[in-house]
Amino acid sequence: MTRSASPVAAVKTRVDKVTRVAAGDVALFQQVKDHIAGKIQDGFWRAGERLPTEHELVAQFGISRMTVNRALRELVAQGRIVRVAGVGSFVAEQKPQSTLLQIVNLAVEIRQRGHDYACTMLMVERVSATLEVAAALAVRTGESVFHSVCVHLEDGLPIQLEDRYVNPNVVPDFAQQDFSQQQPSEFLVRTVPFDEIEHVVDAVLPTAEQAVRLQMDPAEPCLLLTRRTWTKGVPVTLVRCLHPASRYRLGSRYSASGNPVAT
Amino acid sequence: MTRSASPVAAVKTRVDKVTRVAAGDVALFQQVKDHIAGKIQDGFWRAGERLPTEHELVAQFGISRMTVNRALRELVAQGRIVRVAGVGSFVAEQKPQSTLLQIVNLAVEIRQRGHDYACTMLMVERVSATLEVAAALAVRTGESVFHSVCVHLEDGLPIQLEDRYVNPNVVPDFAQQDFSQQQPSEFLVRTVPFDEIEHVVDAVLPTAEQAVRLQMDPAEPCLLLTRRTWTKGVPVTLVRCLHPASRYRLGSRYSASGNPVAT
DNA sequence: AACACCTATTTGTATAGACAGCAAGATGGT
DNA sequence: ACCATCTTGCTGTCTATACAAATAGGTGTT
Repeated sequence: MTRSASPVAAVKTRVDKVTRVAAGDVALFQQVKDHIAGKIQDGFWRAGERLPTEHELVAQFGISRMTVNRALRELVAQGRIVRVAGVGSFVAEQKPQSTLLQIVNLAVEIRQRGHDYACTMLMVERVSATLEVAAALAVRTGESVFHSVCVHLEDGLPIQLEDRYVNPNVVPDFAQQDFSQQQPSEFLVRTVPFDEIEHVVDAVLPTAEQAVRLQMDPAEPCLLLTRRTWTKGVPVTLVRCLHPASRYRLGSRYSASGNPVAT
Repeated sequence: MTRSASPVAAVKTRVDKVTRVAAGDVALFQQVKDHIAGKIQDGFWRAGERLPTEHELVAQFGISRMTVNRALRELVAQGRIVRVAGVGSFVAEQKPQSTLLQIVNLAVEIRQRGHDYACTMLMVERVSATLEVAAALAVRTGESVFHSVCVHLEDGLPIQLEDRYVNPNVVPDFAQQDFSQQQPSEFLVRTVPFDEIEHVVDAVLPTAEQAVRLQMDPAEPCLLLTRRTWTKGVPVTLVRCLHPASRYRLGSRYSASGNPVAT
């Protein structure tokens, strides 16, 4: 919660017509959007929590209801809030799960298939950042960062080797978590919801060590999914997910007349 | 152009208030959206072509400008039209490139990198559909379908082996095209713009034949991107794109506060 | 011919007011 | 207790109107 001033400071003269006084010349509805999105991103309003009603926002900002309505409607379109007629507006559960992959939460996906899910943590440690990691997390080379490795299993068979680096400046208590109850990714999404995400998909052969950990033939190819996330422009985490291709594939489906469709 | 009746038939009583007469109880702005999106999808309005102005739509449908404006604004958000203040509204160039991959057009991507692009057609033929192809294209097994194979080269080096099947019921003149001027995917996007797309990404090892055509080490893994597209629910094409992993990777970037960002 | 100015058209934003529809709680009768 | 009904609060949609800003084309002056 850095800036908390009203998004619509000195925006109207309120006597002689409307004459929006340049506030950097950003549209009113956009200012309202930014204000609300900011408070959600800050954690000022948590997932599921109730937002002010349109009427309250109208009173608070001194603008018309249609303008507030448009701001809220576009936040719905972005998936950041949920509205229920006759009830109110609420912060959406964290779901900016990337546009591409509706995965992110392996556990849920596997259980939806009716299979058994388990996760084995192999290590949680602090290491000094290599050049590559430092670049990805925007820290100095050699600075200490968190590093975790775990294996995700579907019906006892490994389907993902997760190798993760976390920016300690953003998530200082990463290592103190109890990862027997909650996976690293779940913890991170809950703690620092990201607002930007990047995926890169590669095909690779596993190293001997990786093949052992994934209980797979080292000659068999793997999908390597590298993901980076940011919150407010600051890198949060760099994670490399290695999947045996015979046990996993990525998919996405898109329909122009609406929203992405689950497959 | 099947249905062409006004989307707002008998929608107002126009004397006693507004009282929208149930038109299946679909919101007015939604009916306008559907109407316009339908004409674009039909090909009634082509890419780049100019749409009626808000004023004309207001007159045509007998509804208020704000309602028309909302419909058009949401079509912009969906990427189906482009609007320029002071000029007009235009059908967007085909770009529903999937939510995931902003690729689809390899040629453009390669040239943007400042590299040389080329495409070698290896075959265009009619074959009888195997079980898998028939299922994907929703035709009977054994029915004749189009099949094309080509290699895409970046600076002379193969980076994609494209193996494509096309539904002849949707694109009967596929084989008559001059693919020296225009790639199959370009032709298809121009001819039958799809409204639904599915991607599946796999990691595989190439067959000996594929390795030869891609001029690569057969022990090196490949990304296999399988894409299916539909128009109005009818399958258009099934295409398998095989990429040497050392020369190609998939990427996507997403920002919550706006639109997907090119990388 | 070059330039500055004006004007039409078109989109973008904002407002006030209205009504419908939904949901939940309060009220009242049996 | 139980049920139906009324009331209230909230979101969803639509309208009529207004002004701003961008653009393209025309006009007139130099």
